[in-house]
Amino acid sequence: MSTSVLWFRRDLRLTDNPALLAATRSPTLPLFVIDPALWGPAGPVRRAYLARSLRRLDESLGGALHVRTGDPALVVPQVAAQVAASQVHCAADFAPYGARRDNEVRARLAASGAALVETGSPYAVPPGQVTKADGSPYRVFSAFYRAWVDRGCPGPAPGPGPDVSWVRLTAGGAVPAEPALCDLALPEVGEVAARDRWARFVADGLARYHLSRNRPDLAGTSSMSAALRWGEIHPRTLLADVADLETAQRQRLEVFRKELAWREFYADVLHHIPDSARRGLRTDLAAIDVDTGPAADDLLHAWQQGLTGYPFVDAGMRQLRSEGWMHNRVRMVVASFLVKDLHLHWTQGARWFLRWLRDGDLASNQHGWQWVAGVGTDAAPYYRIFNPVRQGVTFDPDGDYVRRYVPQLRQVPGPAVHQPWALPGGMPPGYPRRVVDHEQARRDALERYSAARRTGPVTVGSPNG
DNA sequence: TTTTGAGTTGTTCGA
DNA sequence: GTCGAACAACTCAAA
Repeated sequence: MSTSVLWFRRDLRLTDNPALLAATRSPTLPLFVIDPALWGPAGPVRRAYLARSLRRLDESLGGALHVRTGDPALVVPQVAAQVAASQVHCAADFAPYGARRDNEVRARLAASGAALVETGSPYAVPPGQVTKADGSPYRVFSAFYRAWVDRGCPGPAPGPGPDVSWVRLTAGGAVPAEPALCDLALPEVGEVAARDRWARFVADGLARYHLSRNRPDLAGTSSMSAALRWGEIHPRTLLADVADLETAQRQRLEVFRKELAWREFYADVLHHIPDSARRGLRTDLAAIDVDTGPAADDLLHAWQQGLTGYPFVDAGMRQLRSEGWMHNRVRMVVASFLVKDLHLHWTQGARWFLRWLRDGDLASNQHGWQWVAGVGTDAAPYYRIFNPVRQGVTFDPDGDYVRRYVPQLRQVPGPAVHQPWALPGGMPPGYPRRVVDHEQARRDALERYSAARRTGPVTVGSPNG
C-alpha cells in the first residue's frame, strides 16, 4: 500500500479534519513546513503560539509530526519522495499567498507523479460557494449572511479511527523552539485546550454573549479566534454545538453565529478580490490625504507602544503587545484612532496588527481595517468617527480595563481614568499627554474625506483626474 | 430593466 | 438625562 503525506497548515487538529480522514486510509506521514516567507514577518507572539501548537499536535500524534523549514514548493515534494508517497493531502487554502503556493506545490508534485489532494477548508462553507442567484459574489454582509445560513453546512467530520498508522521519519524534523518571551501571557494552546475553552464558553458565556461581547472589561467573548485561525478547532464544530442549543435562545445565539459568518464573508471577498489584501475596495477614497514623514512616524510609534495619551487606546495597544490579542471593540477604537485621529494609512495599522495578533488572519484583518477606514465592503460612512473617551466610558464603564493594562493610571478610581487630563490632582506621573486633540483631529479627518470625495475615483498608476 | 428597500459596530446637536 | 435628526448621498440585492 502506498504512503500518504498529511500536510498541516492552518488546521492543527485531529478531530473534525476531513483531509486527515482522506489521508489516513493509507500509512501517513504528518508534516508541517515552516515557511520563511510567513515565519519572517511574524512577531514573537505568533511564533510562540505556532511553536506551542505544533508541540501539542506532535504530542497527540505520539511524536510523529515531521517539521521542516524551507520553501514548501521544494520541501513538500522532497518529503513526499522520501517516503514514496503518491498523495499529499491538505485542506484547501483560499488566501492569495496560500493559493499561489499550493498551485506551485501541485505542479512540482505532478512532475514526479504525485498528487496534491485538497479536502475541506478552514471554513464552514468554502469561499466562492455562497453566491447571488446569477453566480456573482456578495459585496455586503447581510445579504451574504442570509444566503450563507440558507446554504447550511455539513456536520463535523468524525475523528480518526484507532487504527491510523503514522509513518515516522527519524532524521531531523523537530518542533521549533519557542522564542524567548519575557512577560508574555499566552493562554493554553492546542486542540484539547481549544475544545475545553469552547465547552466552558458554551456552558458559561454563550447565553450572555449578546450582552457582554462589547465589554472589554469583562470576559464576555468566546476567545476562540486564535484557535480558529490556526485550525485547532473548526467552525463546523462550533456551529453544530450552537445548532444543538437553538430553540428558546435562537435570537441570542444568532449574534454569535454572525461573528463566525463575518470570518467566512471576508474570506469570500478576499478569495474573489485577492488584491483587496493590499488596496481598499472603494477607489473613490483612494486619494485621501495621509500624513507621512518624521512627525507621522512619531505618531505611529506612539500608537504602537500605547503612548497616545488616550487611556482606552493605550490600554488596547498594550494589551496587544502583552497578550498578542485585543478585544474586538477596542480594535475598532484604536483603528479609528490611527486612521481618523492620526491621519495615517490603514495599511500601517493593519501590518502592526498582523505582526502581533495571535489570531491575525489576513482576510478578517485587512477588511476589518478597510471597514474602519471607510474603503471596504459595507464601509462605515466617513463621518462616523469613534470618540476614544466616549467609547471608553460606554464600554469600560468602571475603567477596569484601562487600569489592567496601564499601570500609570492604576491609582485613578472609576471612569475618571478615561480622562486623566481632567483630574483635579493633575496628570498622573509617567502617563503621556495627548498626542493629538480629538476634536481638532476629527474636524481635520472630515475635511480630508470630503476633499477626497470631491477629487473622485483615482486609478492607481495613472495621473489623478 | 427599473424600482425599491436596506445597509455591523457612531457622534453631536438641539429640543 | 433622553430622544430624534442629521451627517450625505451611494451601492448593493432582490423583486
